[in-house]
Amino acid sequence: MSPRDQMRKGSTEILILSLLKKRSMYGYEISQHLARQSDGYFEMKEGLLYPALHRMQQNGWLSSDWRVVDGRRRKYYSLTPLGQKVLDEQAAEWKMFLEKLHALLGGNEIWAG
Amino acid sequence: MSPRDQMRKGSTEILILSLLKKRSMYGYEISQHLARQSDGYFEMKEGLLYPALHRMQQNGWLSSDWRVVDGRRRKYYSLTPLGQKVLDEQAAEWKMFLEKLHALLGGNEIWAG
DNA sequence: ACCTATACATAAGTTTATTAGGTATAGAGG
DNA sequence: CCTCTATACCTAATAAACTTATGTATAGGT
Repeated sequence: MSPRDQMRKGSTEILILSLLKKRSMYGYEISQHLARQSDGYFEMKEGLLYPALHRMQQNGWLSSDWRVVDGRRRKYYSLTPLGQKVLDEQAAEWKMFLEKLHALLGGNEIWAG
Repeated sequence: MSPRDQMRKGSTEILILSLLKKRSMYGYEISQHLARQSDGYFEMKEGLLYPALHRMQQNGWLSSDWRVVDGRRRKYYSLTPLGQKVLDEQAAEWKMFLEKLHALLGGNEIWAG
């Protein structure tokens, strides 16, 4: 329904990586978790989430294993050591980005308050 | 050369709008200003900048006028009242986004320091 | 028997960004 | 005069990410 704001594009990977740092999760769980924890703000559609998970696994950032829990078949994803490293890098990049953005736009009263 | 980080992708419009809030600028000036003020961090390529300016003018966020300064022909862009409004909205959305992101990921020591 | 929630997945289309060009002029240095 | 660099605009082809719209399957409730 409501299209993602432009800025939310680009946050997909770090959101997934960050959640998986805490514990292994499966796709549906990730999307529910994101939506609930952010009061519906982060709604990651399946058409974005699943391809992203596949891509990240392809990159070697994630590993996956099928489990059956409560009679339900789920594909759990976990961070690989490389995924850990990528998370740290992406977090550093986010920090840099926010600093640079703030330095540039900080003069605008927009960012006050 | 160096590809933009994923996260920098959604910042195009607010960067342009914020610069133009202070004063009218022309395309080349915007790109130089961004690069210099951020120590080369924000390098907005012409292939992104000019179509963005055209799109934003099409949307009614910007107006433009040609001027000749120092014997050089330049197309100056200015914020329209609608552009002002859009800037305020986008700034509010950015604030919300950063709050939500921080709330979700803040538990990770990644964001500390 | 039907409906909803859970759970995975992909294909088609849109938007945005990158790459790689093209045109034109001013000014500096040979 | 010629060439090179910086200035200054622009667009077309490609790539990447996101949205929308489906499709499949099963568990559990009514």
